[in-house]
Amino acid sequence: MTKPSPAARERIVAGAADMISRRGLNATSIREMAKHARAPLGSTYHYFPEGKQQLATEAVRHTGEWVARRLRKELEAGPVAGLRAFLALWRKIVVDSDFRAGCPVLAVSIEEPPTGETPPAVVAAADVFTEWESLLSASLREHGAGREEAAQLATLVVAAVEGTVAMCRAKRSIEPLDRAAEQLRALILATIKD
Amino acid sequence: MTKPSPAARERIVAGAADMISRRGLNATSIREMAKHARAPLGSTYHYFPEGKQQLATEAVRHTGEWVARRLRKELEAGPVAGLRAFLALWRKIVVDSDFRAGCPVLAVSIEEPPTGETPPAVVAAADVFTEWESLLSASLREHGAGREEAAQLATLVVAAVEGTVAMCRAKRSIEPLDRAAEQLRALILATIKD
DNA sequence: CTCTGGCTATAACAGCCGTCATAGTCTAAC
DNA sequence: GTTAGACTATGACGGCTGTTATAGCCAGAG
Repeated sequence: MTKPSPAARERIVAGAADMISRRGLNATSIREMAKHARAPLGSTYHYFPEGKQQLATEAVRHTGEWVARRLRKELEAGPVAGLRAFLALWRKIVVDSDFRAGCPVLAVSIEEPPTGETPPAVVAAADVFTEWESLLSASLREHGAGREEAAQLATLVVAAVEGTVAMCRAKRSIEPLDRAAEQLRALILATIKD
Repeated sequence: MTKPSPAARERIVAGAADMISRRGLNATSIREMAKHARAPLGSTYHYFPEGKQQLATEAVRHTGEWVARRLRKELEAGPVAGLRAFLALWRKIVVDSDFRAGCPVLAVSIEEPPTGETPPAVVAAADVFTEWESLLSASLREHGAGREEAAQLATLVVAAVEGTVAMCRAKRSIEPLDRAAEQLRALILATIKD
């Protein structure tokens, strides 16, 4: 092996996730992803032989796991702390990028493929959403929420965050996220029983 | 004039909104929009001399007003009825398209332009979100909700719907929307005072 | 009838797209 | 010191992109 650089591969994935979160999947070219990661175009097809779809899939999973790790850790202190961390995480992304970046998982979800089948990247996006919901839902149940109640609330939290992030980008303001946050916090407090 | 067709222009706008809601803005070419509306490419630049940005802007506004009209009408029966109609509207779009269509306003919101300035289509998207929120918020206040409370809840509803629609598309399931709907309904009932 | 002007048809432009193929480089193991 | 194989460099392919220009049509106004 040339370099001990499995770092190159990961750099490409992380860069792809960032670019997709800003411009969407279809508007992000492989050439730009490569350049953004300071990797040659050839390397892209070396690491990801299945091309753009594979790269997108891995970018989605990369983001999904990164968020899930953070969420898992913060949820140890309870659902309210978990929610706060979840909100803070996205708030930072939106604000630090000057309202230019969002969630790559959402971006991939809303770009229909020409084909009739569900592309792997969209399947990965669905899995990521489900995992985030599961983490929140489990924590809510541990704190006294009913099964159905917990599932509904978890879905609402994920959906509301994804939605507000997009609204914040359109409005060039963090207000939507902060407003929804208030309601979500109150709702969780009213749902858990301790 | 050749035809008494001011219909052509509107057909292009409506078609553009539909295509953008499925594939995103950047992945939808002007040629495809024209073909989808059975209009010649030349007509596109005749009706929309400022090109793709103008077409996207009008598509966003078209969708925004269409939804706002429906919302305004149903809100006459109160916030709960308004919410139900809002949810039903998006539910129909998602289900009827077999999870392939979503919201063009969201799609436009999350595709950053290369330039430093906010493109007109994104500004239009922000305005649309604000209008939907205003309608909901006003109705909530008419039914006893406080100013801040109403604004927060209105933002949460819009964000949650936009988010769930995307989640439904990724998962190829209507469940996320229906789950969030339950929570939103309960939340509104608990907030209004009559 | 002529003529005007909204609309269409067609072609061209420069440039980027995803993908592939090839030849080359350079390190680590033998 | 040789060799294998992971990585890079380069260039090409057909096709699609947004946009513009130009010439043509064809209904209604005068």
